[in-house]
Amino acid sequence: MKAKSKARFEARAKIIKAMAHPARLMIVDELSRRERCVRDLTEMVGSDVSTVSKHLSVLRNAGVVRDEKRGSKVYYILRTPCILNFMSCVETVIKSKAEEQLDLAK
Amino acid sequence: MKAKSKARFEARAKIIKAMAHPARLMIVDELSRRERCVRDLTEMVGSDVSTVSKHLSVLRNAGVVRDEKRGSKVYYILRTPCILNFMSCVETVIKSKAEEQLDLAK
DNA sequence: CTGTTCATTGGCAATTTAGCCAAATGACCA
DNA sequence: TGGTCATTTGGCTAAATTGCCAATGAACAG
Repeated sequence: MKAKSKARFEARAKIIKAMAHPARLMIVDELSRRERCVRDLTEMVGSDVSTVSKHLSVLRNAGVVRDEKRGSKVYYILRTPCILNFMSCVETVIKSKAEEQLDLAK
Repeated sequence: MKAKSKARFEARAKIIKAMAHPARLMIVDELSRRERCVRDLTEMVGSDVSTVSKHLSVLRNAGVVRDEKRGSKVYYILRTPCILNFMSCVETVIKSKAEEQLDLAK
């Protein structure tokens, strides 16, 4: 039982880890609006193409996005849009933390 | 504008990063049921106390949990229970990935 | 006061991650 | 065929993360 639940937490951590980077969050956010090719995402993120390509492979391996090749371009697509629900809670944490800071400052 | 949104993704990533570890997910999960002292959590996680203490400080710095000292013990409390909504989506990603694997195996 | 429990911190070695450049591959155009 | 654009991969270094042990400090029982 214990091993099983440990494995489950590891599986979850793997996915969350895939999201735990500003550039990758930016990518996920953009893909939530429309699919995008690597070129577009690279321009948006502002790093080297190779860096962005690696970020995308992290997201793909985690199952967060999938890719679709069309002609010479590769389009990336958000696989599970519920990922965005994530964000509203993360914002709550940020806000709650900000309030704490405020209290401390009093 | 761009810098502002970049800062926002960085803030979000910081919180998500704090969750991106199996032991810390286990802790958050446990704290969602009841507050716990370090001793209890250490036993549950099965690492050294010092390791667990550091995990807790990561979660505290991110604003995910808060601590409350009572006598010689320190209790940890989940600050924003919505964190758990996270998990249902993460499970969706896991399931969707499993289905993909299944398709590939055909 | 002394010994014990609870918890945090410093330090260290091993592992992982990030991001750049250069090279390789594939599609497409002229 | 040659050239160019789009993307991925290998290699490398710098930085961050993990987890253990040892040392420290606070609370408390006797």
